[in-house]
Amino acid sequence: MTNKHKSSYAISKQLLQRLPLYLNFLKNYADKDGYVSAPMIASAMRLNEVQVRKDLAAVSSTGGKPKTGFATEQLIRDIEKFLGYDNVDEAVIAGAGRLGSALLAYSRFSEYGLKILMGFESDEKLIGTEIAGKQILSIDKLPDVCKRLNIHIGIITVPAESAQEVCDKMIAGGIQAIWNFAPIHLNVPDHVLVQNQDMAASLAILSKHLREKLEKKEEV
Amino acid sequence: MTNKHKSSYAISKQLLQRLPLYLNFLKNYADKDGYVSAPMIASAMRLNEVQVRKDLAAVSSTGGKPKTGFATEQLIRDIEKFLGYDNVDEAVIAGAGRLGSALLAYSRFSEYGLKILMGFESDEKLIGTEIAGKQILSIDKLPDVCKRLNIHIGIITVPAESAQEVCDKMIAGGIQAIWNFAPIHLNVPDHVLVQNQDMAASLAILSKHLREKLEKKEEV
DNA sequence: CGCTATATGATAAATATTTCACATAATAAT
DNA sequence: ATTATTATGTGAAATATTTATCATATAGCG
Repeated sequence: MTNKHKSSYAISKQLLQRLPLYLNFLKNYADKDGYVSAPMIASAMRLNEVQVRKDLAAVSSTGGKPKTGFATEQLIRDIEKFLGYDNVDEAVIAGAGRLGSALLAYSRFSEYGLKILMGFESDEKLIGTEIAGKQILSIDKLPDVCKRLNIHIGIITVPAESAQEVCDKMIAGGIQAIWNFAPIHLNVPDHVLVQNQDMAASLAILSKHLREKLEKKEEV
Repeated sequence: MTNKHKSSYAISKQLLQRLPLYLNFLKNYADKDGYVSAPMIASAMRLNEVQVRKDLAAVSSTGGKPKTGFATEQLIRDIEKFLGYDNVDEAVIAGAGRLGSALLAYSRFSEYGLKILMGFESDEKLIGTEIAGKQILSIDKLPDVCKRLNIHIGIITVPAESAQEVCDKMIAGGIQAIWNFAPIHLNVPDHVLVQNQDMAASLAILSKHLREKLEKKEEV
């Protein structure tokens, strides 16, 4: 057995980012005779074969069989378990604009063990309404509600101007991890985790990569 | 001068991901007397001081002044230039559901040198309508339109089931880079760049980090 | 039943990225 | 002016991550 002390190993961030991709691939892997091999996955996903093998070794509970590979279904379960998709985590959203609504309505979160319970807004017209069956409450209630329900994940989809203010409210409510869509740097105490998700920046990175690739082509 | 051969240096992906964060920070940096220093940024953003210094050195056209730092406005311009926010790139979206609409309406893309021209849909009810002033056309027209307008960035916000099909249409239309929100692995030829953006997975990663942190706290 | 092809798992090498440590430059205060 | 302080920039060390190599195992086939 390879992974006795799994939890004490440091899991690299990159691995963590690859695992969902494996999961997507495996779930849509059609010609499954029940097994997949690392070289197989590697070539389909254009990754290094050894890397895939190591990644799988890090999460697989059973290991693979030489010449055969890994049992697909088991592997999917192992990755899901590893990523904690079996624990349900509860989250709230601040900001019920277009992006906030999209996230509130995004049903796939549940597959990942995540449940967005409700939204918070400052816009009077939205308070009291429902989006995708989820209540929209006044932003002022955020700290109390989070505290009472013991929610520790917050999603910020408000405009940059009010993001810090909302962030402070979340922290007051005991939120421990924030997924921040506002294009602004948030100041938080040490114990709070922030993951930034600036959409515009992500797209910009893509276009930057593209431009580089085109330039390289010209050079040759 | 430090960066004579800037363009021939390999820019690390991590740097590319940090630059937009610097930009956000700098743009909202209030008590600007006109200058910022690397140690300053580092402590505010909780990064290593040397890393910030190296990052800035890689993009700054003028360099910094000892004891003073970098001219804030110039630095902002340098980062924007470096990221290509001055070149306008055009893109299209396939899928005008909630997420697609949110992106179509997201005005900040323009600040990043990105322009989303229109959306494509298969849903008859949406075809012919406008979202945020942008036309929604039939998905069947995608290849032609892209080819004719010479657009090379495509954004996929359709359900996983139809993502590959849409992807193929984009490739047929000469799209070179794809920003994929569908939770599925896309098969593309070598020359096409795919950046995956599985929202659910991103949030899952956040919650995984959080759980690890909580576990570590328990161990101690 | 042995041979071949292919996959795993592990150790080692190569890369990439981050951090440290120090030499140098410029500001501000005595 | 001289000195203390603080920032830059850079080469070297330390880490982290990816890739290469190889020994071992097993399924399938003659």
